[in-house]
Formats: sequence, structure tokens, C-alpha cells
Amino acid sequence: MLTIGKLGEAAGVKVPTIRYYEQIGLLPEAERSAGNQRLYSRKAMERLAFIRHARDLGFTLEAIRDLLSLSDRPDQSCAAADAIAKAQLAEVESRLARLTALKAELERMVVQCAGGKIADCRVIEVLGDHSLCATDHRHPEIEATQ
Amino acid sequence: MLTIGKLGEAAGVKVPTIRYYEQIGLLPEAERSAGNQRLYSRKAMERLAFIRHARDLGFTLEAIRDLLSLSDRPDQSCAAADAIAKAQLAEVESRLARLTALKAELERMVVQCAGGKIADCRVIEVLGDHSLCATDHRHPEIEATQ
DNA sequence: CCTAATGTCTCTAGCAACTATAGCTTCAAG
DNA sequence: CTTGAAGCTATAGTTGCTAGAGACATTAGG
Repeated sequence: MLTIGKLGEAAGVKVPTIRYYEQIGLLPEAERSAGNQRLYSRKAMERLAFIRHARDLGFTLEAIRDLLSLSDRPDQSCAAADAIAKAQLAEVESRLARLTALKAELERMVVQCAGGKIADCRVIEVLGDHSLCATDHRHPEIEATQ
Repeated sequence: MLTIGKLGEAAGVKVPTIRYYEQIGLLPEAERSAGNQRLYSRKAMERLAFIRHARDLGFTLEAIRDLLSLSDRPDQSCAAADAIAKAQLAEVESRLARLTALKAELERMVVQCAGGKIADCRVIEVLGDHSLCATDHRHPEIEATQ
């Protein structure tokens, strides 16, 4: 049995995050020691590793919750799990496309300003330039900084 | 002079977001009409477009705050603005690299599961598989116990 | 001119997914 | 047996918005 600290170390997850996962029901309530401290089995550790890995892959906690509830019923068809993964892949591909465009624009604006003044600065200029802006008014999801 | 709704429409920013930007000091306090409604000049509109564009490029509000304070003093060297953009570019490149790796892994796990059961599902399998995990946070002594 | 339908106002609370703080208790090493 | 690390709970803060309530302002139609 592992204490929460050891579990966190083993799975690469911070201690408060583990308690948070328990709080939101992603992890079951942990067993407790005589002194009320959480104790974890190897199984709990695997569940946490699964979560952690999925988070690294960009899955939301909601998607992970679905995946976990699926994996708790291994007799069912895996179509649902597949759908979740496919949606995730589509999302990643869209993010990739936007980031690639973005990188091009950033490269365009990063220029060596050997002592130049801001009035002539391309960084400011590009950001203020409306004509370079895709003029549709959709609100693209700006991904959260991880 | 534009009302907040027209401004939002013109800049592609939602009304509550504009008020939020004012609240956190990214936009100056707007002039008010006789009936206490916010009124915006073309200049304010440009500032908002600048913010919106920078947000689209993934800049944080803090970075934008810096860029705006720089652009308010156009006589200074543009080195600082350049540094912000460069940091942003590095961040974008790192995100791109991670997303690309991620996409490969997702593609690996998305397989046609023609009626397969979850017990054999690659999605669950890959997410649970520790050996496929790129970022290894485990400590050697813990790993040895497996 | 009146009314109804929008639009705007402030304020508060909520979202994801944590992270940090305060003030305790428990545990393991020396 | 003592000390310091690690654990506990509870609450509040973070980023960048978004949504709701209830009241006032403005505008278009009749």
C-alpha cells in the first residue's frame, strides 16, 4: 500500500491533484490508515497512470471519465471508446493546423530589430494590422496553456 | 462612437469579454453616454482588434498587456516586443512538437473495432500501457518493483 | 406618444483543471 | 522522545472568459 505522496511520485501526478481527482469522483475514495491517511493499491496506481497518460494526450477529464467507465465494463463493444479517441484525434489535428499557421505568422513577425524603435516594430505592426487578420468573426478555441 | 455591441461585432469579440478586458485594465475605462452606456472610438476599436488578434495568436493576456504598454511608448527600442514574440514562437514550436507526437499516438490507438469488445480495445490498452508512455516520471527504484 | 423588444448596466457565480495557503494531525527517523 | 517531513481538511486563487439575474436605456413600430 502506498501513501499519497509515493503514489504521486510513482504516477507523476502532484498530491493535491490526486485529492482533486478523488473529490470529483475520477478516483474512488481511498482506503484510510488508522491515522486517516489515504492508502493506495497497485490497482489504484494503474487507474491513476491511465488518467495521467490520457491527460498527457490532451483528453479532458470528462472524456477520461467516459473512458474509465467503459473500461470498467470490458464486455461491451469498444465502439464508444473508439469514438472518443477519434474525436480526440480530430481535435488534435485541428489544433495542429491552427498552430502551424500561427507559427508561420509568428516567424514573419519575429525580426531582428537591431536597435529599431517600436514605431517601426513588426511585432506591434503585425498584431495591429487588420488586413492580415482572417476577417471572419468566428471565435476559434484558443487552447488552454498547459 | 460605437456602443459596446457594435464594437464587439466589429472586432469579433463578445460583449462580456469587452467588459472583462476593461475590468482587468486591458482596455481603458470607456466614455459613457448620458444613459451610462459605454461608447467607443475608432481608436478603442483598434486596440481591441490588436488584443483579439494577439489572442488568436495564442498570446496570454499578460503578454498582450506588455505589448500594449510597449506600443504606448513608440520611442523605445523594440527589443522587448521582439523578445515577447520570440518567447511566444518558442512556446508554439514546443506545443507543435508535442501535438505532433500526440497525433501519432492517437492514430496508433484509433483502429476500426468492428464489433470488438473493450477487453481487446486498443484505445484502452494504449492508455493503460505504461511502456508506451513517453514521459517517464517514475523513479528507478519504484520501476524495479514492477 | 406609447409600448414592446432589444440592448446595456452591474453584480455575482460558474467553467476547466488544477494550485496554493492555513492550521492542524500523523508518521518515521534519529 | 522529539523533530521535521508528510499528511489531513477546507477554502480561496488562477486564466480567460461565459452565463444568469434584475434593473435601466434606447430604438422601431403602431
